[in-house]
Amino acid sequence: MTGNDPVYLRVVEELRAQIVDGTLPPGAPIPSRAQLTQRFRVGETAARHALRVLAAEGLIIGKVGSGHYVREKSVLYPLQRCRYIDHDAPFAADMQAGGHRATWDWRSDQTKAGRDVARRLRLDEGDPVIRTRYVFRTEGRPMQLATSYESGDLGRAQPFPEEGTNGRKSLLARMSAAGVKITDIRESVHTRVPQPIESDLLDLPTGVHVLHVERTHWSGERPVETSDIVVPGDRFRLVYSVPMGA
Amino acid sequence: MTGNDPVYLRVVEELRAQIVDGTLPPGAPIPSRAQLTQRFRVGETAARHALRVLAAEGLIIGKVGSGHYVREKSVLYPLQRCRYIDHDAPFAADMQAGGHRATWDWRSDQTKAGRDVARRLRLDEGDPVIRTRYVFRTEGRPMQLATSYESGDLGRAQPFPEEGTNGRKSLLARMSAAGVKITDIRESVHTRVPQPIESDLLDLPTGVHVLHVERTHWSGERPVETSDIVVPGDRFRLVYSVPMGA
DNA sequence: TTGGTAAAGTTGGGACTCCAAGTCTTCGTC
DNA sequence: GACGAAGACTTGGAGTCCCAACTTTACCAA
Repeated sequence: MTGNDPVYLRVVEELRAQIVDGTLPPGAPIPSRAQLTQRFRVGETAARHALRVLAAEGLIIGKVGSGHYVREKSVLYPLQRCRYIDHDAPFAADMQAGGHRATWDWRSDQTKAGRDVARRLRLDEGDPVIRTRYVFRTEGRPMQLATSYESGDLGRAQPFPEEGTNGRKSLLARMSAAGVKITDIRESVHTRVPQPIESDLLDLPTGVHVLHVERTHWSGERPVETSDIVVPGDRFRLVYSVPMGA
Repeated sequence: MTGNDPVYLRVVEELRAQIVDGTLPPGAPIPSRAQLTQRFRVGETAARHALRVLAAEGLIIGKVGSGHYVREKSVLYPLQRCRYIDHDAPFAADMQAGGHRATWDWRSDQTKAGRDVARRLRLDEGDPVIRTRYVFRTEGRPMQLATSYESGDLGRAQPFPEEGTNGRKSLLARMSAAGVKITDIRESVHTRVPQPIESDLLDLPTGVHVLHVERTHWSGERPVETSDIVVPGDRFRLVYSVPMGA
């Protein structure tokens, strides 16, 4: 059982163990391809494959011309760099960067609802919707992509107004101005491989997945806005906090 | 810019486009290595690498001896196969499989709090905690791993009792029996590469990440239970739904 | 028609090799 | 001492071959 599994796994497992237990601390150089072939008595293919697997796992990072290095912990787990929820007002605050400079960019346009958006907003395919695409940056680095859809009949024409830095507050303001009261927010979270555009915009290294949040604001039985929020899976934690009201 | 990027990317991009636009529908066979080398005039390495990338992205699946096939949509997005939250009682119900047979297995023991658990339960490292490890299965397939920690001083000795199939209900029962009222639940969600044990227990194909949920039950200002919940990232959606109480 | 076998095709692991582009270090020159 | 070029080393892309294990298909015999 242990004797006949692939040889590259032996290399992966030994290196991984050393990284996890701290023998190889963050920043430490990993033996090069040439060194691995000697040390483990394997071919270059196996050594190379082992390094690729560890890189895909996010444990090491390869610098061409220099070598592979153990990834810094801070990159792996920058805990709560961005809180998703505010304790006092659950689900009320949008993403806020924890103490870092943050900027939003967005662009609104009108388009037709696709199948997915139509389902989520209870519209028919092809109905007009207002689409707003956001890019959220902290320290200049893109950190979050969001695309928001509102059904086109909700009486709102002006481009994004007041409260420029907070998409949600301005949404709530517009909604209440239109007489719509948000009663309920539903989110669905899953993880997947980034699409090429996303890994481009978010500047993702290979092997990093994204968290995809589908958030829908409801007014009674009617969905009024839905958005797709995409963040790098290794740099973010979504934090939910909900009081258990009796 | 487009002329000198890796040739394997050409293969990846063409196949990915055909999969996304439906030219290659779910279940359709992907050209084999040999065919790809001919069609794209590339070496075996490039063809093989392209297939590996697409497999890692979850778009295709390789069957040894047979070929690569476009993955079924249902496998990619089995939407709400498992709801995480019940609409009537937000954060009250634990995972419920949507109409599928589901079983829990668990084992409790007493251990010492590690650094992470100590921080989350506001204990000191080394303090006694009760650890319960769960494996959740639907249709026989393991679908969720959970490890729950309660501080050891919460007056509970008997092995798991009543309400066997629902870890959370039994927790609440025990808690209320001990006079502890849960006021608040906080969760933190991120995604990462599965640890070897996890990919083993959850039977994960390579390239699939996991969603890691850290859930803590609070009683006022005091955390009383914390758990790590690990689910396959490609088969699950966590669904949160919270009414916006005035 | 059915059963079984053989051949052809496919994946996944592995070994070598070559090369371009980048980094690091060393050493000699100014 | 400062500077710069050369050489050694490293990664990542790419090609070729080989092999074991497995699936699919085709064909032949009962």
